[in-house]
Amino acid sequence: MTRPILIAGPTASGKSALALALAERLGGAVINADSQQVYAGWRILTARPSPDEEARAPHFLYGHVALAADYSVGAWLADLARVLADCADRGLVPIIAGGTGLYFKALTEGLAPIPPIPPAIRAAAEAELERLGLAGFAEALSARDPQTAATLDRANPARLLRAWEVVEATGTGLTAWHARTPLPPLALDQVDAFALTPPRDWLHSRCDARFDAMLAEGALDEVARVMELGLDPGLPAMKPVGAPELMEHLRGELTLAEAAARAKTATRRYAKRQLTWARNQMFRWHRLSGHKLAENLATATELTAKPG
RNA sequence: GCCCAGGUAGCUCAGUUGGUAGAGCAGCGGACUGAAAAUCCGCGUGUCGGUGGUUCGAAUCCGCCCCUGGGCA
Repeated sequence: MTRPILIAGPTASGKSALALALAERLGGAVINADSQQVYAGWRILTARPSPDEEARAPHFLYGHVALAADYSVGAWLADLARVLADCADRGLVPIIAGGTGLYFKALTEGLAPIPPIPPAIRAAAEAELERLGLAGFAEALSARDPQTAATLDRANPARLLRAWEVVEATGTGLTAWHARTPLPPLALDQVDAFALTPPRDWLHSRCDARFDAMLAEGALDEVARVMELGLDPGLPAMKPVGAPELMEHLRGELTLAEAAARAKTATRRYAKRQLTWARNQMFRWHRLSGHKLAENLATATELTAKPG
């Protein structure tokens, strides 16, 4: 029985195509590890597998979350546990593919069992940050949870907010929680893990071409439909690369050409962060540094066939 | 052909009276355990169009040449 396969890499690097090819070859299921492709409502802009592609092998965790839902790594890990059990029952090789490094980290290194934080506490954290300012808020956190505060980037509001809300809601600091991290669902030695790291120039031109293709396929209509829902623009589901830019265009604040140019820039930066993650966080993964599907497929097939 | 205005970082441009150049954007490096397609930190990457000359010293002054835009013919 082939072990589970993980496929990570920057956006537009060909993860989905490789995952699907492996699924067809090995009798596997493609499981999404991408924080935006989970949302119902995004298909074109998040480059989800098409219905035709989804028909070629079982696909899981794509578009199964409402746009307004409160989703996160923890929820994804819980969803994944169910899917993995299902795959085991059906004899499908799990092929987990996506661009969200944090999801893979939680999967292979474990996630602290911190309970969900009540929305009211998160709101209180934001109000405190607003009231005290960044430096003052960092000081307040230091007084409350010095152990965690000592490790945090004090310029990063998202990190400070998270630390504050965790200690406020649970009475235990984030660092203390991390020390209680359980064993991971799938440790690296239980899987075959591949990180696609294609040449930067190739990736950039592919990102550009793909965004133009998205526009041609109706990305603008997709964004317009989401806008009509009138959801809070701060929701995680409102953040896929290109969405804010195209929304600005639809509100008449940018020309389409400007919006497209900015979206392409944002895509390149996202890809850069993903490559940085792969380089420094996934150093024990197999690297697939070429960009040709056939070669990557051959390499991956060969490596998955080896025991251990 | 002549007259102007320009040629400085990948792009758009600054650069005082000569002292081997700096902004924005782009780009690059990095952090990251529940918003992660998020959030945050760091870094100028340069034959100053070319070539002679003046000078202790030239992006800066002078000559010639090349290129771009505009005008006159």
